[in-house]
Amino acid sequence: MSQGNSCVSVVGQQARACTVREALDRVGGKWSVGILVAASQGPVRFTELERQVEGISRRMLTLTLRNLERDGLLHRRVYPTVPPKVEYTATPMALELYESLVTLTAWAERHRAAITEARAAYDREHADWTGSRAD
Amino acid sequence: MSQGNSCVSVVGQQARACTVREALDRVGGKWSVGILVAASQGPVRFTELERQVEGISRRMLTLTLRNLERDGLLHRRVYPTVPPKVEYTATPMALELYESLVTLTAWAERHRAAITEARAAYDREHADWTGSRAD
DNA sequence: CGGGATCCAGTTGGATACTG
DNA sequence: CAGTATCCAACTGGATCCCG
Repeated sequence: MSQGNSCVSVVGQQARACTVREALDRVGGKWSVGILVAASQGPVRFTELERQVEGISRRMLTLTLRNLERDGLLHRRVYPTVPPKVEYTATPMALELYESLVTLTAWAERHRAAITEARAAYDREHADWTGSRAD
Repeated sequence: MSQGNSCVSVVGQQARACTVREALDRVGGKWSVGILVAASQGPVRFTELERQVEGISRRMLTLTLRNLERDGLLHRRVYPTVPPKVEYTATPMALELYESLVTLTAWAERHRAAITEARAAYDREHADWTGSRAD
């Protein structure tokens, strides 16, 4: 969510990293993907999102929605009824982004086990024994 | 960097979002990608990283390295010399991840202009005029 | 119903000093 | 050289109240 991207004045290989960050800064947020996924299925209302994206607070939902809207990933449609009705829809650009994420999803699935094991191994090794052996 | 991933007990479409998050949680950090990119070129030392990943602090470099190592994305090799020498190398899994990120990079490049414009438009519209027109 | 405003706790992350 | 430890500022995010 932080927009302070210092991709300027970066040279060489790190320039690649910056471009990646541009994308990550938009979906890196804890809730962005969840919202995007929900909105990709079709227009979705505020309260629906609140239910579908489990664990999100009202505040974060609003904030994330605003950011996604600002970046042109969501379109917000307000029906001037009472009580009010607001629908969020994923833009074509967002759908493309979603498609791009499947590669990442595939990677995560492919290596899920390996990562879990790597962590276990690391934690085993670095078990932080302050007691180094009491004879 | 936060490991508190609540991918459990989530149903339906949101399960997809969770898998994506698994991947994002590993590269979502502000510095992960920068380090990964640098390490993908071959073994790289601590101080080299500190220079190549511009703007990173010593603390964050250490922390991010530890996380990447723990997830099995980096291999850490220590040479018992004096002064000490430590080399970080991207694992095959990390290289695959890097490959997966190019899709995202492509997306970012493709829509960079559109996003910038979307933001400008949004900011223009929500310029927070408390003064609604003084005719 | 769909949010905005506010308050506050927890976390992130930079700067710096110290160590083997 | 390659970290670790500490302090502190900024940001994140939940809870709550209010409003159209």
